[in-house]
Amino acid sequence: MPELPEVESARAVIERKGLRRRIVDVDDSDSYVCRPHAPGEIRHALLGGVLIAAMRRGKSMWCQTDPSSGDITLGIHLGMSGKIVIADANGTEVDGGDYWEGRRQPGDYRWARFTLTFADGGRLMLVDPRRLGRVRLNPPVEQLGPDAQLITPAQFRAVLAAGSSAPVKARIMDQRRIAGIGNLLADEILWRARIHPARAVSSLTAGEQGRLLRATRDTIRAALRDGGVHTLTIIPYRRPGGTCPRDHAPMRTAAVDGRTSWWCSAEQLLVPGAADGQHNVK
DNA sequence: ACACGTGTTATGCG
DNA sequence: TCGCATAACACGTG
Repeated sequence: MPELPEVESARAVIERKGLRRRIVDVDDSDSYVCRPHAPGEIRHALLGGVLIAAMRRGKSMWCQTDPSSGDITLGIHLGMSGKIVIADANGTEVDGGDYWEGRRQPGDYRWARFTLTFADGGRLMLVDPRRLGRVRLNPPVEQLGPDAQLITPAQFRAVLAAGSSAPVKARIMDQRRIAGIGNLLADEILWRARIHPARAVSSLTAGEQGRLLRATRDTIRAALRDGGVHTLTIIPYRRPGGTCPRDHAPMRTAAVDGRTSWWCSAEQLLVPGAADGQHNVK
């Protein structure tokens, strides 16, 4: 489910199948997903218009509308379980992106929380069982940090600016500082960089910072190429009894930044040089 | 039955 | 005001 690679896939769905089509109906009646708008507000803003571009920064997407709609953007966030789906007039699912999504079958729209209907009867839907996704007008995307896929070395150094005792995992998941990294990407990035998730940002050496940037880039590139975060190397080993696919040491787990975290007990040490045995065995 | 969770945000504290 | 930790949000899944 959605981290940067999945959101990019969803953005591409909109770009392929959702642009330049006249919007003749809008279902924005789910007031939780469409908060803080009142039901009908988004509908009123979009009715009769068309989407002309689909943009993304981190895990946030937004669509530009034609100028006659008044420079409005339609923001979509997938939350924990959201997915963008395009159906044709018959209800057949035409495009839902190319990443793994669990058991939901194409054509199952039971959890459609927001729908645009186009003039030809086709539909663009946000399908989201848990309803933690969001749809809103003019989202404040400028509050996000640079996109994790495009971040420059100088920008990445700023993300790791000294003087913080925060865990490095919390820092790279802070969307205001760098946008797009979620729990699974973070675990894979830190595993590739051989850095313990709870290490304080201020304790990282220059060498570790360099490894972190490289791992961030390599991880995101691989996930985009291979079909989402579920294709990452360590995913099958994030389980009780899992062993590190590099050195076969036991994988360790604990909550870091309030999120379930997994790391290699031999290569990712909290205290340099010390064995990890006393820490965080769940 | 009940705990868990791949995301965000309000709230409280120093 | 800032950084950080925690709970809450909604609901399907194991």
